[in-house]
Amino acid sequence: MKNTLYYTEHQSPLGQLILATTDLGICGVYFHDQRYFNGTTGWQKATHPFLDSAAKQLDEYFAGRRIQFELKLDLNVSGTAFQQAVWHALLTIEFGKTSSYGAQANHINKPQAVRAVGGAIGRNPISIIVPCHRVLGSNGALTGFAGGLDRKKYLLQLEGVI
Amino acid sequence: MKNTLYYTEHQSPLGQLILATTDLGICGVYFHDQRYFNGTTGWQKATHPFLDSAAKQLDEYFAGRRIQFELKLDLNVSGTAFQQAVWHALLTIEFGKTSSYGAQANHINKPQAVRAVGGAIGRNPISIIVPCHRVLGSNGALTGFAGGLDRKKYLLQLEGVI
DNA sequence: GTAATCATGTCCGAAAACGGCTAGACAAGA
DNA sequence: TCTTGTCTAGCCGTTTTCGGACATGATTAC
Repeated sequence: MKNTLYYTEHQSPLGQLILATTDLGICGVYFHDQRYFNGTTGWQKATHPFLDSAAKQLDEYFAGRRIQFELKLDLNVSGTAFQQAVWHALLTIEFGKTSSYGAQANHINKPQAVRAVGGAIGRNPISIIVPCHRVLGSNGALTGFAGGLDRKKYLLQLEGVI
Repeated sequence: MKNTLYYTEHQSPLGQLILATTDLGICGVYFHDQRYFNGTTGWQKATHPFLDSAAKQLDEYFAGRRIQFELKLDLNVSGTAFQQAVWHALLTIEFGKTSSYGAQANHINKPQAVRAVGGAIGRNPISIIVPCHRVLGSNGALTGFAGGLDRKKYLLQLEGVI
């Protein structure tokens, strides 16, 4: 019924990343020590074309040679319908731009569910590629990041926002 | 990870039964209208050697020509460790004999968990074959049955107990 | 300004309710 | 006495319910 999950580890300037994929597309990019990450139990450590592409594009991104990812994603592996809607909405924020939790709430037609949106963004399974780091408080404050605020700041600096 | 579940429907003197199996053994015998039965969603309607055997032996049982089932069972498909222990203990009650909830509680070394045992017995997934109908109150009263007390009485009469 | 209030989906822990029970105390009848 | 029946309090795993805590922000009230 469910597709097998393949994963690999990959080094980055922000520490070790865990990349995960199904046969449909990338389904996970986690900082090894981040919040809400439950480890790889039940997953299969293996090579996979999608994992190779992701690793390569992440390297380019960190080297400043890529401002957009061209990867198949599989966002339906985990999460409720609401969370998946939030995650999809994140994909519309471009490199170098930022958004706010309220704006993202409007984007999914639930302008009042601002806090819920915050919670969902925190559980984004595909860090960096699904750019949850581009969401700031309505006053521009760095409010939170499952991988730690330092990493969030680093990513925004890399994108020239801050 | 999880084995597929195959099922079929089968007529009996007590109404339609749903028989279910994995490749390890029979994992379900339900009265179509019984309590705690959640339907067959996610299961696969198919023929299977185990299902054939079960159907045949149930026919013989209802015809009075069988007092013991010879089937592979898979009791690990659902239920907590506690419940599975209770279900296993039921298998030691022979045709024509009865037991009490207290006796069954002793059997699993939890003499005080009498009520909990009652709850677990009520959720026995394999009616008739795992003989939960042979358990009576300590005073001999027919206390309850997920398929209805009438069916419990019928089965005990069939076994010559009452 | 600044503080209090309220709206929202999900997760997690604690607490309470709910059973296919039973031994024991007591009363009522034979 | 002995039997029978009705109550009570305690037992324990599971399920359900409930209350906060969150990566917020617009609106009110001083």
